[in-house]
Amino acid sequence: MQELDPFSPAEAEAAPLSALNEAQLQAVETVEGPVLVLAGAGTGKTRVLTARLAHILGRGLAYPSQILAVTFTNKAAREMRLRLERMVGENAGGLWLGTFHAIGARILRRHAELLGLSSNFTILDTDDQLRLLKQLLAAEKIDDKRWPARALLAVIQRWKDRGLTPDKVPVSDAGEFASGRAQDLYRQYQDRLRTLNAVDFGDLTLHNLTLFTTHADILAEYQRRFRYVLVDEYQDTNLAQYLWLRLLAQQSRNLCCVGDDDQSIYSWRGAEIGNILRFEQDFPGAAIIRLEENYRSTPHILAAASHLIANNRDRLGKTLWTEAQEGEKVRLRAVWDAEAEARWAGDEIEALQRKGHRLAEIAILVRASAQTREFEERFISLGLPYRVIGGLRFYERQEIRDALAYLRLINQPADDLAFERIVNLPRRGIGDQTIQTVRAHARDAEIPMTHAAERLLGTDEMKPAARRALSGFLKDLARWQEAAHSLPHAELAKIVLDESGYTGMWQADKSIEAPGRLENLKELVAAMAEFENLGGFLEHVGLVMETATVIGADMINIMTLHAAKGLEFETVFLPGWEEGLFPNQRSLDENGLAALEEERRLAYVGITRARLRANISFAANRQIYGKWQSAIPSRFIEELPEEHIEVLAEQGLRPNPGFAPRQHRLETRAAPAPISRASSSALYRPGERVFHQKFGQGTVKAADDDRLLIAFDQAGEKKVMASFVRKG
DNA sequence: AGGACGGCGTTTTTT
DNA sequence: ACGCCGTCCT
Repeated sequence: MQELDPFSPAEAEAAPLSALNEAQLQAVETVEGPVLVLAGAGTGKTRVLTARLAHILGRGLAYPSQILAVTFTNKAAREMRLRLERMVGENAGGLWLGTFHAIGARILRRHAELLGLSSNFTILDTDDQLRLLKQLLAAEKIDDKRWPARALLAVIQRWKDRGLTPDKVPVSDAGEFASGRAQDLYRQYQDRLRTLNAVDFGDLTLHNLTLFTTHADILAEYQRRFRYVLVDEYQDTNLAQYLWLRLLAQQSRNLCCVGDDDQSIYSWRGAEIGNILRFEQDFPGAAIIRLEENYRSTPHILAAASHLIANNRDRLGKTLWTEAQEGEKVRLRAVWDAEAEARWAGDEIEALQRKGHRLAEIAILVRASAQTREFEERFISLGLPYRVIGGLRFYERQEIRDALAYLRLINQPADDLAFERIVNLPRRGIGDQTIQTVRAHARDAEIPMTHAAERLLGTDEMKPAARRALSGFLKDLARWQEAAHSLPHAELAKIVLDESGYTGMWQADKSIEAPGRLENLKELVAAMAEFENLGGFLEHVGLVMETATVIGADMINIMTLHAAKGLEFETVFLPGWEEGLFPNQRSLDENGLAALEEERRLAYVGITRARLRANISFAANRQIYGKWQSAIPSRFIEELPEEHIEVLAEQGLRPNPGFAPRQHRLETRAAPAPISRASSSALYRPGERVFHQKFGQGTVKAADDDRLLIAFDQAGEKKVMASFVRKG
């Protein structure tokens, strides 16, 4: 993802230590022993992190190569390196700074052979993982309708997140999938990965753990090397990463973790908020430093966020404060439905635009990506430029993955997943029969499919036509592999795509997407030039899954709350604060109170993205999976502090009885008009039978004064005015 | 080998 | 409501 944040702290750059506040200074200077820096939203975390690194280097406490700094995202790593270089110049060179996965891969490549891999191993993505698991399920004759590969992958990933290799899976966990076959499938999966000379994301940490626990000398080497270990976003670490950090820092004890328990929103990906909550117990004698002065938001915004998050039980607790001007209250708006919600946002944004505000300083932060559509439609009709952040990433596109499969196969001939992907793409007469024969032989002989295919050519296993086709492909492949030694890799890629007929396939394609795909392929080749060699490029692709979005354009930003973490905007819209959607019902069903607290943290993240203006809204009716439902306001709305909230009235909105109970409570706090006028004059009530001239008989689903939502027996659901229907 | 059709799942997705 | 995927049919 690109820099969205125009205020992105260039101003703090070569800041001397004197420019830091007291807590920040303490976080920078407490370099010996375990330290937990609880960095609230907008409290200058990155600045502290870089200042701390600069401090360690400046005082000569360690060489760059003796420092390990780990982040979660490439973006964070990049930003930290950039700012560090601005502070200490080239001196930052040898620093081990990168994502957990990148550092894990780096260590793993140095010792690959100890784990049964060779150092050019492939890093698989989810797509590859699923294909592999599907093959295993098929081989085991497990019905993948009943036991989907996705579910198995989730089970395996959870184990990996907890640092569990197949032999360590506890008995209590074993029954998880297909009557207790998950553990065995996990073992098979790991074996297959090894044969493919491949690892998945989880392995990057898991293999490190295995390496360290089985080779004391190697662990000792890294323990000696890393005198200072620094971790960003500690609240997002999983158990395996925690164990990894603990091993690495055991010797020096100089482990500094920076994070915010109130912004832990990735438990569903294995993040353990417990890691940060337990820090003091895990690392006795740890210094806990709280960064509480906020440099981003107004007091009203901070008060709203703080009041809300105070409802969480599992938190370490901190109170954000600011010296900033009071500013505007957080605004709360009730609307009829998602369309009205988008209309409101559109109107507000146009008003801001007229006052000269930049659109890039405005964000719509939704709970679920399905919510974006309504806003997109509205902005299109208003002619407001916008961008949706997230969604399909460059390296996930079909044509890119196909092209990469060619390159992977050239780089690493044991990559059967790549082989299977492109062996008959474009079509070259190598059908399912042939592929199955090759696969079967590869399994039996425990050799890669390319080798198996090679061998089969000398037999009568295949029909002449298939043999000819396969032989042709293998000759091409061998030629490309040869060329890889002499040609620059970008040039190689171009040649491979042309000679394989892959480019031609899309040129011949008449569909509307084809030109875009060709464009993407060109972009891919161009991107390769920036890397030293093919291996380096593939490593990047494997580890950097982010989108390179255009910077600079003045557009409204639409994204999920998750995607908004770490960003900030002048004005933020937070739509869809309704029970079921936010907090999300599914999440609650699965994880109860823990999930509710995580949803609340998500709300906290949302509010704290705003510098000057936060606009919260909820709709009385919303379509869920194509069905209209009446909604009640989110419980989070009641958790907002009345004195910092301005409740806006929606002209003519009458909530239906569905949300009456909560309206009342809202009313006792702050709500005026739209809500309190509620019960007086509803002509029709949900459940009532009505007749419409054009649509016929129907049942009222929701009523807002004279606006009705009716499920007609014949015509389906329509929104109509009460004056057009009569009782009956 | 490509299109039509039915069934399913549809919160979030840093690497 | 809608899109994706797998299967089946031509």
